[in-house]
Amino acid sequence: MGARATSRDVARLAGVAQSTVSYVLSGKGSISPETRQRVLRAVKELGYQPNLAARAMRTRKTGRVAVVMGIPIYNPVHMLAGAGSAAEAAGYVMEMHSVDGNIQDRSERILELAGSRQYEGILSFAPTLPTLEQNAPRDVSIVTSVNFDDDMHTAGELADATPVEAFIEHLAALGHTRFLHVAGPPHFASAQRRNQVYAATIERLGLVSLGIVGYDWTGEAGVESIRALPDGTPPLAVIAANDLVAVGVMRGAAERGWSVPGDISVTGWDNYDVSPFLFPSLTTVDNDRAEAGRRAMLRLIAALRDEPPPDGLAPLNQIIWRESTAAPST
Amino acid sequence: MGARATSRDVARLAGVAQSTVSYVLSGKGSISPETRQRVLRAVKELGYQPNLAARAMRTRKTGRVAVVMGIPIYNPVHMLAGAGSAAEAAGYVMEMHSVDGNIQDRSERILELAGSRQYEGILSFAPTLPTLEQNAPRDVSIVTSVNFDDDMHTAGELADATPVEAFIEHLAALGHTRFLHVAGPPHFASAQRRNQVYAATIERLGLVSLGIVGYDWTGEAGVESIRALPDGTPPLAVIAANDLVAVGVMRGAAERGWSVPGDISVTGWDNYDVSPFLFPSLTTVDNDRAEAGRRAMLRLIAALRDEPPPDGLAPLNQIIWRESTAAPST
DNA sequence: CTGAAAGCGCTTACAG
DNA sequence: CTGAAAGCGCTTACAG
Repeated sequence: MGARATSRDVARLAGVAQSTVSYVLSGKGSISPETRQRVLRAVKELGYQPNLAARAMRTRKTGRVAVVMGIPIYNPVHMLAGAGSAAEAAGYVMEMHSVDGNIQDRSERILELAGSRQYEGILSFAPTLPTLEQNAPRDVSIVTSVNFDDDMHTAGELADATPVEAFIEHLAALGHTRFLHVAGPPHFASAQRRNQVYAATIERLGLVSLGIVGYDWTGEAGVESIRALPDGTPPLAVIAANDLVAVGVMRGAAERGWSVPGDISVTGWDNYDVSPFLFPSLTTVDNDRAEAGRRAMLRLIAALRDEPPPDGLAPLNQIIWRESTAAPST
Repeated sequence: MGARATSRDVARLAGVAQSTVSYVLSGKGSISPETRQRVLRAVKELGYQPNLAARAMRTRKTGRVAVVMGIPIYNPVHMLAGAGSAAEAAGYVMEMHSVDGNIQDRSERILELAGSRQYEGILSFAPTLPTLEQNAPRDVSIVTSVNFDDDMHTAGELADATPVEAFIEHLAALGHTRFLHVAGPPHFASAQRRNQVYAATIERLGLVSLGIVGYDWTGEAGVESIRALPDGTPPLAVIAANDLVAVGVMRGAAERGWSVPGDISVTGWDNYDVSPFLFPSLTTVDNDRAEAGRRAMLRLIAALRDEPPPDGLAPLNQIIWRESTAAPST
């Protein structure tokens, strides 16, 4: 493939002015059907594709948005794919940036990206400083979507954490009275909300909470939280922050000779691909990550267009009951 | 923040020609130290950042590379981050595209991306058609890196699959004589190589293989491969394609009342974040995904610069022995 | 309905 | 050592 065809080449071949080509392609202006046909034929014949850099320069719109990822909690590829296809559908190209470090670092990096003017908007899938948006250039939109759950926030207050309530209600109906919550890091809004819902539901149903512990999205947090329990604690139901934590809880139980679900019921979150195959398989919350990514991107796109954010969306979370939850054995 | 400063604004403030600003910034031409100082001061004062679209148009270099992901096997974020930072270090911006569908679809999409001329190079982390590179525009480099393991291929023949050999040797030394390989899909070069190394090592050591089965990277493949075994099969050692398959194998064993590692030893691949917390914890292969991503990107960058690909790199795979492997109990 | 022309913000020969 | 000028490939008033 030699030199690439330009709109000028197309115009020459079609026997029209170069501006006519532009009008045909943009659908603006008023071009006669015959001229339009000739131009389109020439476009096809030359395999013409417009030079986006030139267009960007002229229109002062880059047509690009950036997505910023922090340390990943769980496989975000589906989320990225969802965000990417939403961006594409809206006529944007999506670029991904991975940013290590803490909130401060990440926020600075986002500001840098905003300053580069390569992007019309930036979507962050990791927590950012609350002051971020004020410091950004006014013509760059920044939307922070801490994680999947936070998208839910836009769909309705606390919709996100309702599975925690459902978990507890169901387990209580099975006969559980004693609960433990191994929570996620508090600077994740989703973790905080689950935490709140946990406490509120325990209180509302008059159940016993053995505590809220962990505050980390790791397997260690799960193991340690069980190791720290006094002998003879079971029966017990553990609401774990996610499936990784839940696996740690199950291991902690096994180490102490406590059976799951006989002695301890365990719930996770995220429906890891291994979770259906664990023994016992893990009760968890499945979330439609692709849709969550799509919605986050739609939120950014709405901001770019000065439209109100999409609202009234159906929840993306669905509880999947599996073998790790059952009535207490005694 | 109002209108953005251009090089012309900088020139005006510094009292020089606009071209001088360009020379100072590019380091080309010969500019006196005083003039350079004045320009740099003006740059800083105005917060000037060059318009990349304009530069791209003028230089006919976009400074962009694309990464294409297929259906993810396991969390590729670290790999993407590694690739991204390598790209950045080489002066490129990396863009990510997720592509669903089969090899055919993916290859077409890559060709489309190449045709868009938005990218100087494209790196695919999923299998592509062998004919792909011939059909691509000659000025766009395309590098396919099926997955982490394939990067190893560039680092030395079969370096990738050597852990399979090490697994088998170690297990044989522990007293295992009967093996089963639950393999990955054959169109993944990495799966194919492990398969070959498995067969060759079994043969070389005079061991017994109960078969090569599965050919899928799923938990079901693991469960089914154990369900299909005749009663009384153990003791046995299973080399699973990855940790997800291995978890399926462990579940299959549990369903049949076979203990791990007493009756069946199991090895995985990828060191999932849950793997250290399984009960028993899973012996597996840890790979430095960030480095693998970096190397894949370096391969693309070398291709862009018409340099030979980097060579002689240390292996990225490391076996982690855990509880799922032991001497057969009888 | 169509064309000639300006200009987006750069880089880079070229002339001085 | 520095500046005036052309041109990358588009879009969009503007004139006809």
